[in-house]
Amino acid sequence: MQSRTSSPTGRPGRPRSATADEAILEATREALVELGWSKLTLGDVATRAGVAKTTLYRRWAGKNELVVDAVAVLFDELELPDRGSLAADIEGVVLQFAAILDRPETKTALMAVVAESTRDAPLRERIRNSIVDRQKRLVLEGRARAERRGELPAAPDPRSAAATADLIFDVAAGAVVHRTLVSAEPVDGEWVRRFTALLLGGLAAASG
Amino acid sequence: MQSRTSSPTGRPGRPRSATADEAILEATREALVELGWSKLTLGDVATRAGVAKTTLYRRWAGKNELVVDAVAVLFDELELPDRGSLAADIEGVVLQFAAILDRPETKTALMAVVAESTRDAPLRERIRNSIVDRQKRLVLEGRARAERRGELPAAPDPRSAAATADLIFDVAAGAVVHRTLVSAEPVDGEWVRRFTALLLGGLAAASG
Amino acid sequence: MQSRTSSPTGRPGRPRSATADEAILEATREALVELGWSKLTLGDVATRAGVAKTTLYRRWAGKNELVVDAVAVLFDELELPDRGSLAADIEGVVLQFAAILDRPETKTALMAVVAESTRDAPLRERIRNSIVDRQKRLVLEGRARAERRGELPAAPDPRSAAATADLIFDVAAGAVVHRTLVSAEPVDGEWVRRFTALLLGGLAAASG
Amino acid sequence: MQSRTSSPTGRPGRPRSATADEAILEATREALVELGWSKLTLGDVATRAGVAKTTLYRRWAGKNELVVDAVAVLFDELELPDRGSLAADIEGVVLQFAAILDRPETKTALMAVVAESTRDAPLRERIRNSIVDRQKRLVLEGRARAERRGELPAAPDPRSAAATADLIFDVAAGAVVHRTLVSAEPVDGEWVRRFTALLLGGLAAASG
DNA sequence: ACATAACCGAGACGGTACGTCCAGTCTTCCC
DNA sequence: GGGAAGACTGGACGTACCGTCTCGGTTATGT
Repeated sequence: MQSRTSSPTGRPGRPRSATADEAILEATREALVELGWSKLTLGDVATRAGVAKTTLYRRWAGKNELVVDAVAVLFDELELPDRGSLAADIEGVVLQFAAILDRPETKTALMAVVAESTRDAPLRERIRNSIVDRQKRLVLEGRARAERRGELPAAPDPRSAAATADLIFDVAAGAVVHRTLVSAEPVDGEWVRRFTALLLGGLAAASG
Repeated sequence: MQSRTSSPTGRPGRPRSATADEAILEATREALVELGWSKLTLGDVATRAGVAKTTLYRRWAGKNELVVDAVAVLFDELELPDRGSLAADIEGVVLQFAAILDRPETKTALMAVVAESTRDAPLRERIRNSIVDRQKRLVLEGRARAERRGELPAAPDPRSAAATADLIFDVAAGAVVHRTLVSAEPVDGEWVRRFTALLLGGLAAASG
Repeated sequence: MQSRTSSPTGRPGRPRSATADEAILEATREALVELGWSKLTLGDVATRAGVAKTTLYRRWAGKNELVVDAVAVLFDELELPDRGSLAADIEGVVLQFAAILDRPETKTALMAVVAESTRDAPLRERIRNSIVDRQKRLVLEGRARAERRGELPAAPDPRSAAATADLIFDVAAGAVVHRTLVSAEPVDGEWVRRFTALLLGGLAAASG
Repeated sequence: MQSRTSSPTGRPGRPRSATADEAILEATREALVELGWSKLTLGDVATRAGVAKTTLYRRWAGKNELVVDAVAVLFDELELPDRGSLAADIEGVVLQFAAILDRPETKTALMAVVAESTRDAPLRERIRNSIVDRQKRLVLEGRARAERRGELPAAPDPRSAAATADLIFDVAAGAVVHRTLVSAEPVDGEWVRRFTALLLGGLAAASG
């Protein structure tokens, strides 16, 4: 005699359009390329996506959240192919990261949302979840692979290993971002070699 | 009966108020602390400074330029006191830099203007002149002092020395910025010691 | 082999909920009292009535039609009890009309739908059928009763009688509406006596 | 040594555009004719007037106030030319009033603002000041002229005279409005003759 | 019994206007 | 000519409703 609420979704009413989300994110990236962060307007994004402004506001709280989601997916391209040595692996992933950061849609947007996030804790959390933490895995994978190869000794204790991973992540990501956006110089092969040498030398010295 | 143009500038008419500039910049910093970058409006700054909006636009092209000038002066606090060793010097300056970056007015403004500068070359130049290059001298000074102390060998050739200085600068500034704004973790004594060890180890390995 | 249309309505499928109609009209009157015409929204009416917006639009074309129906029923209260003389009959019905017009739901709605009806012929027709013509019968009844009493001579010709009835109707209804809504003065006993005297005096003079 | 604030206007700053007001009111009347009250939007009016929306909101609180001002001027056309007799004077002014009320911009707007005014006391006051009371003078002038001609006896006491004037005003204005907008019948010569006869007969009977 | 068809609630949809805010400019009078 | 005041055009904001639609699901009739 139970009440029949056997709907698969549970929620009544018209379901949200499945295609709209991706259309909006794609339109956002397109608008970022053309207009940059500060001239991007949600009305324009809605028009490009063929969607009403209300639909957009129903799904995202504002420009910041929308842009984080639109850009986040680009960073998922990052991989860590095995290039035979720790140095080569690092150089490869740093170059990949620099290439993503050099795209106009990320270049203009990433710093802007980080700037906003200094006064907006939920946004900071969203950035961390959507972008930052997803890439930290690369550091951990690289370390694990280097240990398997015997290039690095096994981590002495987990706590110290985590702190080192965080440090490497801040150094590597920070250096590439600073070089690209602040110094406005290219992250080319030579720079990457120099940076990698510095980083590996430092790691060896620190653990030796 | 001719008009005496004894004004020091030679320009006719009332000279610009000397005090207004500093009042505006101070009002800008105050507004940055209270409102953050994105909610700061020029009208509000003008009101706080007791100045007409016209005056403000006569002296700065827009929000970006104004904020760069308002924040730049804060970075002039950076010094490089002699602490006896290269490591101590680095730790000291990194901590100073982190302290400046932790202030609400810089935290909210710096990434924002950098973000804007990705699409605005004159702004990028202004940031470089007002903020970035003033820090870079610290790297050069530190290197020179370390050479005098014998901690580092003399630069083999100028070109390579400049590239290394740039690299160190991007790594150090980038790491601190990333740690502070993206990872949102404190730049405390331990982190600075770890970072300095990494950096010096890397430098030694690279030059050895 | 013909289809049996033994249903009372003839239409197959689930019949419309009988209770919904009255719930909606009651909710409309309630919303009119609270919000007035211009802030009344159909979504709000639907919510108050515990009904989906779809249901509402299935039965009424829009706000205007709904409000006409909601208010029309209030005018059915108007009666013409025999008070012994034409003057007393007129005074009675004018007071009744004024009382209905003083209710907040009619006050805010009636002029609004009349305003809309100036650009919407079907709405004008609906108002006439639902509201206006129901009042006009009172004029005709009053005249007939006065003739039976001998207070007025029999109508000389039907065409003239109809024109006079229309005139009386416009004068009486118009005066009460104008007094109530435009002059915003009360239609009290004294005003009604003065008005009735004017009207009856005019009628006597015109027919004499 | 007094502060010199010898500006003629007294207020500092750029003065309001003198031409904008009339352009906006004219655009409002034009839009009323084309769109009617309910489809008239302030954005559209601003565009027609060649003015920014903010300018419009700076000067009027909303649609209601704007429309009252736009329409009020039309009623100032009403005059009371001397046609030789009280009856002729009344017929003349009633026809004028009906003609104004038949214009699309008044027809659609007047009832709408009256409807709104039922829930908005300041608006009611504005209507009274801008439109209603300005026309009440016609009743008083007509009475005075009729007294000079000897058609009506001098008012016995001022209080009663004022009440009679109010009554006449409500009856006349109300009847014309009702005939035009509710009954939707033309106010033609015959109707006006009948109405005037009724009114004058009633007045004579009441004062006799 | 079971299909058919109109009903129902909920709520997302594209669209339009709202009234506000700010940018950057212009116009006035004053110093 | 600089400066304070404030009105100006223009454009985006985020919200509220409109009237439509698309779901899952209900309730009648008709075979």
